[in-house]
Amino acid sequence: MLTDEYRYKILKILEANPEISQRDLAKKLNISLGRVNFCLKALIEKGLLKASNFRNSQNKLAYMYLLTSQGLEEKSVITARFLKAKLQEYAKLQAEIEELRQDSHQVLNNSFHQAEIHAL
Amino acid sequence: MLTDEYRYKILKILEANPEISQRDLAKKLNISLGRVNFCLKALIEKGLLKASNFRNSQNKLAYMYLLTSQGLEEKSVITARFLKAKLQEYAKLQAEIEELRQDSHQVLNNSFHQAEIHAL
DNA sequence: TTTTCACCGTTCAACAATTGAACAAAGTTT
DNA sequence: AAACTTTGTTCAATTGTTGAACGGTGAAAA
Repeated sequence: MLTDEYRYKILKILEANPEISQRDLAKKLNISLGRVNFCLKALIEKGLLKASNFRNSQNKLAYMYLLTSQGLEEKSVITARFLKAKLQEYAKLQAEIEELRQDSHQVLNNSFHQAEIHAL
Repeated sequence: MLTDEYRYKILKILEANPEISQRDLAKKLNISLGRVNFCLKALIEKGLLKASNFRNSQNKLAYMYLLTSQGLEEKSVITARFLKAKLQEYAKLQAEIEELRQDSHQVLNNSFHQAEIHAL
């Protein structure tokens, strides 16, 4: 599955470092090689990336994943959309944490209550 | 899979409302019936919950999922652990959002830059 | 009484997502 | 020439999840 999270992360990494291998990309993203391969193909398919050959420092043939102009445009759209989602997540998390805080206080109060009862 | 998230949520809901059905619990948690069933069995297996029969308002036989004393103890442990994880998530999200903000600014700067070039 | 209906927990075949070992290709090293 | 390294690709296997279907049980309707 190719989510905005990986669209964003992959385009960002490749923009800064187009000659990264799929294996290193997988490590950086903490996902499997197979999934990286799937995501890259999808991004190429959609015209956001282009794979081209180049000679690396050891004069070895390797791929280079370059953002197309459409890729650059889309990256900003995806980034904005992803940021919006993250902000919503953030607000939700704030509420959840507040709720959890109240729950753990309640637990403490319960313990206290039981201690009181126990003391009778 | 039974994660802390669902351990916490299920124990919390059942403590307040032990006579809820697995279907309603599934709706409340936005997960499937099968998964709820799996989670409940796991919690019962671990001794945190106990299923007992009771007669509901329509005098119909139904289950009641009660927290055992071990379940009450564990709930506070799980809540604390889950809260801690949420706080970490929160901090990470803050950093991510900051990074995203910078990225989208960079994009704006790039657009501006290109606009400048275009104007030449 | 018998039938129908509604709701319960349980099961499990089917689906979806992900993994990573295995492979072929290409260049380098021994 | 053979062995080794690093690349992208493939796909069988694993994992996680779903929800339709089933049998059980009591209430309501026929």
